[in-house]
Amino acid sequence: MTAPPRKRRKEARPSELLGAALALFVDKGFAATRLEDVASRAGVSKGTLYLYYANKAALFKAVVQEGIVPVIVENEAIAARHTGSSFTLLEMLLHNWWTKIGQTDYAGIPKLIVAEARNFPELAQFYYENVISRARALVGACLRRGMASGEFRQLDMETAIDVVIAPILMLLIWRYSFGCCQQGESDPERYLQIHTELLRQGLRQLENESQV
Amino acid sequence: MTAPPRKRRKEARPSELLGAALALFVDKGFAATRLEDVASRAGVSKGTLYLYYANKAALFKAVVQEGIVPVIVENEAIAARHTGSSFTLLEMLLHNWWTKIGQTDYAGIPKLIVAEARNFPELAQFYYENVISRARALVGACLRRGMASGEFRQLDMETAIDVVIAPILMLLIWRYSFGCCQQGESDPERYLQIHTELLRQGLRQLENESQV
DNA sequence: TAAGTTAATGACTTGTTGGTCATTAACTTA
DNA sequence: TAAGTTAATGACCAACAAGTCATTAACTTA
Repeated sequence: MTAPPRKRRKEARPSELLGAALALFVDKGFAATRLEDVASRAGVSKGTLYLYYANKAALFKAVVQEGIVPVIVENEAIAARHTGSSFTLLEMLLHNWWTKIGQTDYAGIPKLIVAEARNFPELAQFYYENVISRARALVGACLRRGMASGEFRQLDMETAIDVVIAPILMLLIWRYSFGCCQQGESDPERYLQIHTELLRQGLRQLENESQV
Repeated sequence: MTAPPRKRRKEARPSELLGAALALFVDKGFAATRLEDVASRAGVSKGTLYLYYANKAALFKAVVQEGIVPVIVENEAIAARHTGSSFTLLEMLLHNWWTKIGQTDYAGIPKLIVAEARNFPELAQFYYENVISRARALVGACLRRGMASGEFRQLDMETAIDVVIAPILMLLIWRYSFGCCQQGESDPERYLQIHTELLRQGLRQLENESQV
């Protein structure tokens, strides 16, 4: 038995470790993911992982920071430079989110964080500040814009944000919990299309409606 | 140091253990709940717990069996003897669910099961068969009844069931994850009222609508 | 009240995992 | 090629928790 050769690849380790961590976090959750498994999936030993990330929480934060926060930043840029219909902006934000998060392994993070928020308040806090609050602010700004221009009807802002976000969140949560056990695999694309269509109808300012 | 007196209370143990288990499961989740804590909260030692429940999974199943399944059974009875508007029936089912589950500690179980379904497929299976599938069948029967009588419009059944159930589920999931961290405590009663009102509008068969 | 039954205990075993660190070896440079 | 640097390793430690079982003591019955 001769030990396999060690390769020194300082540059490549972080992204390989983050990729392995994402896959396992999404599959098993935060608490149930073993760092030794993350390391071996990335082709290194456990000790090496600790060379790059101080502890499990730091590893998770790095996954979010590298994978999800950039999409928020992109969306903030899209919103900042957008001119035209507010509903179109909403569609663009949703589309970008779906492409970069919903169609990748990152789609499993929302369920993870909802599942473990209570047991790891530090991570919940981090995610809330860096993802949730910024996403809500983004949707809120879009809705406020549409309400100001008369494109959308006047609604309680927090409730309206919930109405926009909740179905998407629920879709991801379900997919990563009972999704596999359930036989009737509903098409997420179609679900989203229906959701968008409902929003188009529901948000629109009707001609005969009084402005509150 | 004299040991506290042992009391022999065979009859009272199960319900006390289930109460303690519910409180801790809802607070910490399934995996993170320690059986020693359940026992001590119920005022007994860990060994005693194992006298009444074979293992952690059996304890959880008993919590669901004793606390949630009876509400499903009640609702099945309500539906069976109901005459009159299908929407009223839907309201009655929702109201009973809210009173017996939503306003009690059992409200935390849906989040727990969604959070841990993948790591404990045996529990997920149990919950799916005994709660989810029966609840969906109940809502489905109610909707089918309303569609048959012309009270509700014709909708894809699985989607319609989702539309009815998802917002309630989301409300409970959020309350038991980020609920505490979030400042703006939205009133769940008002949320449910809005939900019900949306359903009343959304499900209604309009006069000029074509029957598919 | 003595013997029998069984509810209750808690120390113990077993297995797991986050995190550490002394050692090794790949690579660099003089 | 010899000495120095540092990426990488994996044995190890400490903490924790599920589940077991020999022992204890509360209660019952003859």
